[in-house]
Amino acid sequence: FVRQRDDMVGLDASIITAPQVWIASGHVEQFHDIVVDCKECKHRFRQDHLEGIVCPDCGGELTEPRAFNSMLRTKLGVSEDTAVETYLRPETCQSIFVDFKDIYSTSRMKIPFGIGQIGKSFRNEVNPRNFIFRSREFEQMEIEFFCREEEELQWFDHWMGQIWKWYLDLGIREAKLRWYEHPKESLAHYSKRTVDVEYEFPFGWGELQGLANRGNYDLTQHSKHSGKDLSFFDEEKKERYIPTVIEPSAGADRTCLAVLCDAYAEEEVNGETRTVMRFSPKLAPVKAGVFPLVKKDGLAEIAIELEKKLRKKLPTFYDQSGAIGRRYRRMDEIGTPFCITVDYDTKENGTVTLRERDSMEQSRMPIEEVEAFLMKRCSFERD
RNA sequence: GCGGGAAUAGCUCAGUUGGCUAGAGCGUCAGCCUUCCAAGCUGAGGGUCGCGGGUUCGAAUCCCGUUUCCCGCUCCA
Repeated sequence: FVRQRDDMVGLDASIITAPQVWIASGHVEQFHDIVVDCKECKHRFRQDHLEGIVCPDCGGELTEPRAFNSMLRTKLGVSEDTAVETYLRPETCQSIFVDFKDIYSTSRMKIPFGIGQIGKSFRNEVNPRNFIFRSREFEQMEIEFFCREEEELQWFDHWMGQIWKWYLDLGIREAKLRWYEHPKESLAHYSKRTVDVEYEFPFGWGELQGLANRGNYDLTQHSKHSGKDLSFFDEEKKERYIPTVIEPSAGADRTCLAVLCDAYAEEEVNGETRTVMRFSPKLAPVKAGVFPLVKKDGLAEIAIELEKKLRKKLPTFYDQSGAIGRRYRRMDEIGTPFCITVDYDTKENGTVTLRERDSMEQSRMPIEEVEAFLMKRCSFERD
């Protein structure tokens, strides 16, 4: 598995000066359409997908065909008259396909393998709305996973499993997630299957990510239009072919929004509203608050020393302002999973109070075990 | 892009025929107090009233323009 960086591509990755790349990849078809709308039911259709002259859904009257370009166009050049027309990329995947051959040979990859890419994409959205759910500039995370055609079903299932686990690992509640299967008739002609992961946002269900079996369409098209052979020689099978592509494609901003929405909670505690962000400890921006029970009697000094030690390993926060309960609640609001309080027992027997955000329960722990405890609870484990 | 609404302190808002130095609650900061879940006391900071123009002795308030945001229709990372 290879992680590609934008700057490995031989051009500014987010500015595509060669529309051929997009034509070749089929994205011009996807992003630059001639469309007609139904005047009755408002449904929109690609002109080349229409059989008759009335709306296939309701039989209503259709509007005149209109060009619909969701790619952002600009000009690149020293002076206006010599500037060349350019497009901002509407997907991050193109640089992967363009560099496919270089990457698999220099990284000594064997099929199956994937190439990942994270970066900005830009679309001419008519209506960016719902906070960061739909914006004209967004952060996309894509993997093109190259495999043998006869194993495509197996790998598709594999990625469905990985994707589901990924969101659960981020702490998102499973009940708020669901799969959406794209019906066969609405798929692009080269796609064999597409599923989406959706999250139930406060404004309704919305797509977090797609998973598509794109067949060998992208590489085939790139090959055809560039004249460069992008086939792969499979040593095991002693056979040359263009691999099949399984494409997980996710929105980083949307994932971030889902994590925020999913974590937010208000609850009644002793007649007061407690606002708490229930982030997974792995994602919480602050891992622990460290407090002295009171400022005096040398407790503050011990707490400051502990926090100084912890902050070398983890993001922590020291606070001595206000009553202890108030400090706990402030940490709840920013989603800090643990609070460590230095009290009079600390001077007696070297233990501190550990307070957990979600249960609000307290327990005692030797002061020297705090660091290891936090490191274990707040780290990502890799498979 | 079309239709509707809104914009005043970090947040939520008040400011009702144009009229004192534009206010409140919460939050923030400082000090006091405080032995485990937003206690209390004293004080402080914080606003070009979205932006530009106009009317007027005087505009957060009236008029014109403009921008942004929100709610519906379309979008699918």
